[in-house]
Amino acid sequence: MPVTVKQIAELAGVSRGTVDRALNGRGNVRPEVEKRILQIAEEMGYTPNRAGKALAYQRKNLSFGIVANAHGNEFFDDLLKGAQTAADEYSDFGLSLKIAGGRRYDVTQQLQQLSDFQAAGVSGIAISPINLPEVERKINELVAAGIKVITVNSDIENTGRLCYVGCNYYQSGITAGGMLRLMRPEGVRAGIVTGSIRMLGHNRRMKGFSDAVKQLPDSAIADVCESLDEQEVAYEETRKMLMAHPEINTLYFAAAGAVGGMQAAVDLGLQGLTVISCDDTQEIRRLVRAGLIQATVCQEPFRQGYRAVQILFDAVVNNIPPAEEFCYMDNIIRIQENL
Amino acid sequence: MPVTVKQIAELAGVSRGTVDRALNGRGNVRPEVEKRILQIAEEMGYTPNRAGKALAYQRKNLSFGIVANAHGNEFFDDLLKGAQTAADEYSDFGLSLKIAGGRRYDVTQQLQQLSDFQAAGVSGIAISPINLPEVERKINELVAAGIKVITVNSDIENTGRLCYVGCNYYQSGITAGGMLRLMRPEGVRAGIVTGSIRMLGHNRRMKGFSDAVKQLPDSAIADVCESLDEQEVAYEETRKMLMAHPEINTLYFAAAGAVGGMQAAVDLGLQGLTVISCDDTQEIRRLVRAGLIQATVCQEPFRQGYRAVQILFDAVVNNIPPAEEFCYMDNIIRIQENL
DNA sequence: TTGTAAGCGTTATCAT
DNA sequence: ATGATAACGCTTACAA
Repeated sequence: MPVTVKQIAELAGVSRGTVDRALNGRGNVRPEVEKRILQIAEEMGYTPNRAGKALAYQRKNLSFGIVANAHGNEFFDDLLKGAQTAADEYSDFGLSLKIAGGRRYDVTQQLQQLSDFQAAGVSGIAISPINLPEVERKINELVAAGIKVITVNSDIENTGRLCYVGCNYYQSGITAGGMLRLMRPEGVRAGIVTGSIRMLGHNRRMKGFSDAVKQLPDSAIADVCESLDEQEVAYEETRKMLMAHPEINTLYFAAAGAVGGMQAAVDLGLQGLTVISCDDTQEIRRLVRAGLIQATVCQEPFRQGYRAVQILFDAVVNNIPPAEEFCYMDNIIRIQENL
Repeated sequence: MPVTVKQIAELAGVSRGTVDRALNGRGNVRPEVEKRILQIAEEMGYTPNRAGKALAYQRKNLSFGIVANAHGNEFFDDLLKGAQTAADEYSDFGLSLKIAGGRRYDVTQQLQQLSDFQAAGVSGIAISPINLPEVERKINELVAAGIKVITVNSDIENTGRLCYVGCNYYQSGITAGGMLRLMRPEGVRAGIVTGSIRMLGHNRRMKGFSDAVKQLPDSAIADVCESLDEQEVAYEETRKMLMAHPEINTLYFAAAGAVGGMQAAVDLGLQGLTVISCDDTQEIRRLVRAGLIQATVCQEPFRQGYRAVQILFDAVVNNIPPAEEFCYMDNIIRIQENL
């Protein structure tokens, strides 16, 4: 049978209130008493009962905020669904999840959302941060105010964020390269379509991909272009790249843009291209089913949101910090047959 | 704010006890009162509070049993780890998990274990059943006695088991074939090493694989042999098969046996074989790293155990039956780069 | 500094 | 058939 506060209290010859104060460092306990209580708890292997805690927490107003600036984006919708699912599993603690969506890459908006969350009294925040000093500072301000912050999907340095939950971008690129190792043994001439060279994640993917391709016999990166996550731009840039490099036999989409890019390839009448993309949005699925994309490397957006809330909860409610600073999702290879 | 029994009681003008009886069909409630209570609960969208329930459940002696006859088997160890993890997450309900391991394919043992669980008063059982009529009957007996039963990893027909949680074997085979579509465009001559033709799962995998290979241009299944899940047998049978069919350019391991089988291929000095296996045990990982296996299709054993316990819990405690009769795990493709 | 008691939501027992 | 009450483990406001 698990140990309870009551039992510890009896053994220590004090009241449950005192035990509670000692165990949770609320102060107002004589040091020697505190020491004794902690020791007993330790010896008996005390772990708080989740249900008791939950019931007591209902009178607080526990809430987390999540900042994912990309409304309507299928990827972030999945991530938010995961976060909401986890939050629902803690509903007996009275936990509510506040969601901040809105335009992407809008720093003013993001800073405002963070301030709003703080004003609303959230205890934890998960954010997909814009990688700028202002955001860095704001996050540190929140952390200093006692709010637990973690990053999801994108990371940001020099902050007191507890951990990063998201894609292992480098390995994602490596994995894409690995598929080419298996599919293009005669050698790879790769064209890369990235999102933006200003995006850390995209760059890490490219680095992983390049490193992997360099290992392959008779292989090289032919060229790189940017889609800026827009299909029209992807179309034009991919078209230019393919025309300038007729030796390209492989395309790697390190971000959004596969729809536009593949349209360019089709319009140019190119056959036999090997194409690897990232993620599995509806549009990507369609291209995989159509046989235009051979494989796509996915990053479990649902689980990212789910884990983010779980980790916040453990940190805030159970005072258990994340096991690792980088909580990476699996890089899932999907082909037509297991889409 | 969520609705509570207390609120419903006030609205219905009865006591909490009566509401409890009505909501949980415990009888001894005047039909008209019961109807009124149920209606109010429905209207207000009542869902029981998990924490309250947990606290109350602590006085019962809730337990589940899991029958996975394969002690020391890495795959089943992962599955059990998943089951235990889920059970721990319900520890505030006082849930304990009883594990029955032991020898594989021993019907007498399995029947005994089921009886023992019943005698011990478990409310739910997850079992990886031996596919025989005796087991079928025993399961139906347990179900008739009010015990919720689900199957994990292997299924059995004609029983009242709530659902099956495990690998989608057919799709696993299809996915393996899909990898060949990408890796062997010039045509496949496949040798299949299955476990036993008496194992349903292995057969489904083979069927999926064959169906996929038949779709490929200039491709065929050259031969099939059985490893009986033993490396020595796998060595001999694979060796015979490879010698009898020099045209084989591809091996598919639909079950255990890759270590022995690949040793045979190495000893025969065969080069350039494309090899696909299932699962990711240590030994498989080693072979993938060594470049002898190009890809392995995995079935998330941890999650199988985890989901199994979750589903049992929902059925037993929340009276929520599984959403689907077949709860399939993902078929995860692993190659050297994302192992 | 420490103890007491009430409260969170559900369930079970006992009395009516 | 129904109501009252206590119990589960934890937190906290208040009293001592």
